Amino acid sequence: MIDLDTLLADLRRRNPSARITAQRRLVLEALLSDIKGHHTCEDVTRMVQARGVTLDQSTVYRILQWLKAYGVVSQTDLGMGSDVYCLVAGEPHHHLICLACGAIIDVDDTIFASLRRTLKLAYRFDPRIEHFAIFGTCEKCKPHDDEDEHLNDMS
Amino acid sequence: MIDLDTLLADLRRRNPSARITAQRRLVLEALLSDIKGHHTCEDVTRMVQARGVTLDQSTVYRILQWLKAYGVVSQTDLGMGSDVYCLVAGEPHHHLICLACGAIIDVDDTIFASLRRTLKLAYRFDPRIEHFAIFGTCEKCKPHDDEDEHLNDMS
DNA sequence: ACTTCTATTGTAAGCATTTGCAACAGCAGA
DNA sequence: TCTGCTGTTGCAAATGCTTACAATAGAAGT
Ligand SMILES: [Mn+2]
Ligand SMILES: [Mn+2]
Ligand SMILES: [Zn+2]
Ligand SMILES: [Zn+2]
Repeated sequence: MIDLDTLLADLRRRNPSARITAQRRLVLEALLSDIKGHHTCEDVTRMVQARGVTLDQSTVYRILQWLKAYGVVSQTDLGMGSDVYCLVAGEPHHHLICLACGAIIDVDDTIFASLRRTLKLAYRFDPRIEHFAIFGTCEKCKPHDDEDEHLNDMS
Repeated sequence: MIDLDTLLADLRRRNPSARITAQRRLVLEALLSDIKGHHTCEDVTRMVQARGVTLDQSTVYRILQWLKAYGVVSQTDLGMGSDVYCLVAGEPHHHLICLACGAIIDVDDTIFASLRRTLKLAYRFDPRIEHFAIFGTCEKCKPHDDEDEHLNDMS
């Protein structure tokens, strides 16, 4: 589907002073090896290091930010300690996350069709809605009228 | 508009084992003193400490999370280093943030009307969309066909 | 008032992520 | 192939936020 060298060439075309380093190549290879996955920075670092290469995690953080700036990866806080990064490819998907039970519901990009249209037409704003997390309460956890309404009391 | 003691009483009603501490009272007073503002945790801590009281910042972080769990405050990453917290009161507002020039455009809650409806009807999910930041490209920064398309290259 | 129970706090340490800086390494040009 | 420029890296330190734990203090009951 997506080819490493095409991706790298495209990134260079868009910024000719950018350099194709071994580290950038390795990070992209790791992401491409699980093209649908949610990857933490630590995941990516470990995937690369598993191949025997040494690579500092701060470098991976920098490379992920760089790829994000070019729209190649998305960064999402799913509420699990560390942010997850995904390759941006094909139809985007998103997640609904229940604050009460932790359930993660996958939703496809059509839920944002109207919001996208409004932002484009009324605000001439081009939003980057590539992999969103929306927090709230799922059906199972819907509070009944006589019940406590707080979610996940952080004591 | 919103009264400190009413708020505290309501929080206790919803969780009778919660305790009304001096620290919680002080944090809420600080937030109520600038009811429309975006406050970082550090802001709140300083506002309280300016009154001569000693209060640890980790306690403020905990109290803000606690208030958020009850829907009393929202927490938002506006891309400025630290998250900002707002009292949830009245009509919500949101922000569009340009990745290219940093412009922050205020938008009102109506942009989410359709998304809210879809989530409620099709997914029976009750979203907490209290103070969102949507990143993207503003009108001024819209990339022309022959131009570089990357945003904010993180060197 | 006093006791008891346990939620909350302060402190210090930990975790996730960013950043300053000097060494390194792409890559364009000679 | 060598040189020079400067973008990138590794390292260590800093920043924003969270958490374990022992001490403190709400508040309910007496
Ligand atoms: Mn984050
Ligand atoms: Mn996902
Ligand atoms: Zn749920
Ligand atoms: Zn702009």
